[in-house]
Amino acid sequence: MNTATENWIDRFTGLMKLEAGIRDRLVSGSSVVSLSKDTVIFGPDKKPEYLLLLLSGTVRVQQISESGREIVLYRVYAGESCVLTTACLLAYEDYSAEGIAETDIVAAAIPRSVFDELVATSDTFRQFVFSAYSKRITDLFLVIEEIAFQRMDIRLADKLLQLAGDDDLVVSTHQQLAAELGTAREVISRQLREFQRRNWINQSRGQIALQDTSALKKLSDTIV
Amino acid sequence: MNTATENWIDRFTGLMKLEAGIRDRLVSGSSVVSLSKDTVIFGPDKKPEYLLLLLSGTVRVQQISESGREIVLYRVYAGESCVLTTACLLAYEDYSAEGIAETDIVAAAIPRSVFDELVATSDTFRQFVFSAYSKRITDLFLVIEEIAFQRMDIRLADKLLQLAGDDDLVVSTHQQLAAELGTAREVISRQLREFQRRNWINQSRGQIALQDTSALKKLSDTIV
DNA sequence: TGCCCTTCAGTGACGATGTCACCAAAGGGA
DNA sequence: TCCCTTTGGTGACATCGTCACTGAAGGGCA
Repeated sequence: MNTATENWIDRFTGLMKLEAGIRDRLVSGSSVVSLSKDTVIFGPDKKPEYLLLLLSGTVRVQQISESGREIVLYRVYAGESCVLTTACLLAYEDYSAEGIAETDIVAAAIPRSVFDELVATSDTFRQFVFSAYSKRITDLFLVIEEIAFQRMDIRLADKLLQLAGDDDLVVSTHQQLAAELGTAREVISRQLREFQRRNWINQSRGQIALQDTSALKKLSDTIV
Repeated sequence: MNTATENWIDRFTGLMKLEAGIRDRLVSGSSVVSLSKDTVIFGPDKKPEYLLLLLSGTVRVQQISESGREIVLYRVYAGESCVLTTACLLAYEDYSAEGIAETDIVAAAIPRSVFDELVATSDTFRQFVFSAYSKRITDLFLVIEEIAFQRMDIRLADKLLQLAGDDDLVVSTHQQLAAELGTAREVISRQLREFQRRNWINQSRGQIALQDTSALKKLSDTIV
C-alpha cells in the first residue's frame, strides 16, 4: 500500500481529526478498491456489504419505478460517503434504489463489522457518519420539494448548470435528462427547444452547449 | 415514576432485548414527557434537543415550500422513534421540515448526550437506531416515487383508506388532503366529486364517509 | 331569531405537464 | 452502401396546477 492510499483519510474533512488509534484501525480494517464505470454498486438484487468512502469519481443513486421511469435521487462525489447504504446494510426492507458508478471510481471499502466497531469507539467517526446522514436526508427533502412544487423549466435550467463542465457543455441525451428530473423525454425536448429558440443553448446530438449561462442562472434562481 | 412509565421500553420491539445495564441507563437518562396536540416539536426555528420515542399519539412530519404549499413526508406512530431528528441535532444545514403533534402525545425524550452514549455502548441500541433510519429513508423513497410517477386519483384513494378510522370516516378538509399529497385543493375537490359520482364516498363539510372501500382499494392497488 | 363573518367547497378557463403514436434524422457497423 | 439502432421532433389529447370568482355551511353574537 503506497503513501497515497494510506493517507486517503485526509481527503475527508470529517475524518481528519480522527484519533490516531482509530485512524490505524480504519486503514487496517478497510481496503481501497477500484470499480469501473457503470458498475452497479448496490441495488434491489445486490445488497451492499461495505460502506464506501469515495476517493475519486462519482456515484449516481437513482430509483426505478415499476413502470420503468427513473429519477436521480442524489450523487456521491469524491470526499463523500455512500452512507445511506449503511441503513441498507440492515435492510429494513427492500431498497428500491440503486447506486451506479458514473465514472471509474476509487473508494475505501469499510466492512460492516469495522463500521460497527468504529461507530462504537470513536466520537469523531460517529459524528462523521451522522453528519453524512444529515446531508443525504436534507438532499432528499430538497428533491421532494422540487418534484412537488417546482416548474420544469426552472428545474431543467438548474440541472443543466449543475451538469455542465467548465466548458459549459452538457453531454447527455434528452432521455437521460428526463431520468435526472423524473419526467418524460418529450417534456425535456420541448423545454430545450424553447431554450434554443432564446439562444440560451445550442443543441447537437447527445450534447448541449450552454450559450447564455447567466440567463439560465437567472431562470433557475426564480422563486415561484 | 410508576410502573407503566418504567416499562415503556417494552413497547419498542427493537429495544426489548436491551442489556439490563443499558436499559437502566436509558430509563434514568431520559424522561417521559407529554405534549399537547398541535405542538411544534421541531422545525426551522426550533432545533430538536432530544430524540423522541413515541409512547402514544402520532407526529406528522411535513415540509412547507417558500410558496406556502405543504406536503406530508411521513408520520411517526406510537412505538416508533422520531429518529431523523438525530440527524437534525447535528444540523448539517437548515432543516426545512417540521414535526407537529397530530394528537396529544406521550413520549420518552432522550437527550443528545445519552443518545450518544447509548449508541457507543450498546449494539442493540445502535441496531435500533440504524433500523429506524432505514425505515424512514425507505419511506422517503416511496414518497418520491409516488409524487413523481403516480396518478392523483390513485394517491387520493390510497390516502383516504390510510386516514379512515374503523368507522370508514375521514375527518379532513379538502385543503388538508391537498397538503397530505402536495397538490392543490381544487384537484382534490375534483377527484372527490368524481368519487362521489361513483358512490364510492359521501361528502359533507369537513368529512368524508367511505361508502365503497373495496372500490377505493381496487383503484389504489392499480399499477400504472 | 336573525345577521355577520369565517371557513369550506364548487366551478370555468387556461396554462403546464404527462402520455401516446408516429415520424425523421444521425451515426455506427456489417 | 445499406441497415438498424439511437436520438430527437411533433401533434393530439388527458391530467394536473393556477387563478379568479361564487356560493354554501356553520358558528358567534346582538
